[in-house]
Amino acid sequence: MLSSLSYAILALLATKPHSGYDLARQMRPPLGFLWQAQHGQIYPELARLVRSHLVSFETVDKRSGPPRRVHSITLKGKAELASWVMQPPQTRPANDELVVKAYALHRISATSAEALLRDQVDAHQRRLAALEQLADAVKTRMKSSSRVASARFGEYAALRKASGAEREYIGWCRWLLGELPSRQGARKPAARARALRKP
Amino acid sequence: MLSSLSYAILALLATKPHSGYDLARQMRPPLGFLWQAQHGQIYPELARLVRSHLVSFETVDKRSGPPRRVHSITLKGKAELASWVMQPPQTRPANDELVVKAYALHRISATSAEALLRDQVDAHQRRLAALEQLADAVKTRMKSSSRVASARFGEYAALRKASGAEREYIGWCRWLLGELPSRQGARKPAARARALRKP
DNA sequence: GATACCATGTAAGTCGTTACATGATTAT
DNA sequence: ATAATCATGTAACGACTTACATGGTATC
Repeated sequence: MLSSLSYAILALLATKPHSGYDLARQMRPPLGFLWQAQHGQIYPELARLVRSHLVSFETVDKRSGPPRRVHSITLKGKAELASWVMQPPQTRPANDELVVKAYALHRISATSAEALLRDQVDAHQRRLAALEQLADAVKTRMKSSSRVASARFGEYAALRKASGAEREYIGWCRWLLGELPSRQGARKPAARARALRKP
Repeated sequence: MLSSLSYAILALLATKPHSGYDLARQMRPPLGFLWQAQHGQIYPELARLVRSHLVSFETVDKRSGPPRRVHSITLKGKAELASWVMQPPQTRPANDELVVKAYALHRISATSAEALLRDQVDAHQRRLAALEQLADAVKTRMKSSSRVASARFGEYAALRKASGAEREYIGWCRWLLGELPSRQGARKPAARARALRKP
């Protein structure tokens, strides 16, 4: 049995050959939108795929640095990928630390809570902006040639999922900020807090 | 240094004492909305927390089955929890198998793809319904006594996050279904697919 | 000269799942 | 009787992270 990471690798190799380093770059957190992994996990997994004959590789000399190993998916690999895609996915727990922090948010001051949440909004807005930029680029390339539309479309779908999740995350943080006991000068007083102020 | 699970346990124990089994039940996938974990991970982690004096326990004889170990958070545990809540959270990769499947969706038939996505919509709608039911129950209890509002509110916030994520997920699946090459009798043919058919 | 990136790998350790193990109780 | 739930734990394994290790190239 293969790991989920293996299939993510196969999915990427199915579009075009990649070196291990290329894969690691595309999967680098926090901007890997298809799958996130470190090179320390990717190289051994690639080696396993080669041993299983799902992936082959060619050593290409770049005469600058070490020779690159360009990996391609095999026919067997494509078949394995397609058969996996049809199976129902394993869903893994979200287990988001911020949710636990929100659960216990009343244990810290409103000032600290606000700082925590504002930082999160900022960070995720940056990620969202990056994802939307990528999505726009893919959308453009998708339109220019309808022949590869289906191949590019998967990339676009993955990006759309990632962007949607970020928007949802930011929305939730903002809602929480609104629910916080409001302080002097707060821009967005909560409806609940406002109701309490006029007795 | 403590694991994220430790803090999830501390957050739950901070509301009221729980047995290991109680914790495992609340964290049971796929309905654990705060944090998901199995008892095989929870029991050893609880023991670690006891050894660190962040949690204490009492053995309660139920004269039916084995004695229950009811765990409570200590003062030290509360302090540790509060100081952790203030720190910025570690964000972990989503790494959703279905996103990889979507990426390679053109490798299977539209019929298979539709079945895959419809199953996902169904499963996540069931989870969403369960979460919304829980959220309603918590909201009611929250209103009845404003004194414990802050403690109950964390639970509500966590549920809201989980529901939002499910709604987003379902929305994305439905969008994908709409983008699929439409078959005879399809209710919602994709705009893009239609556009491609007239050159 | 220091830092960052290209490019590959391995090792140690933690996180998390699944299965093993036990034994009483309740429901069908 | 058979299965499910209560209730606790441990063991083996796999997933994943972080650090170690190497060495060339480019940029400041």
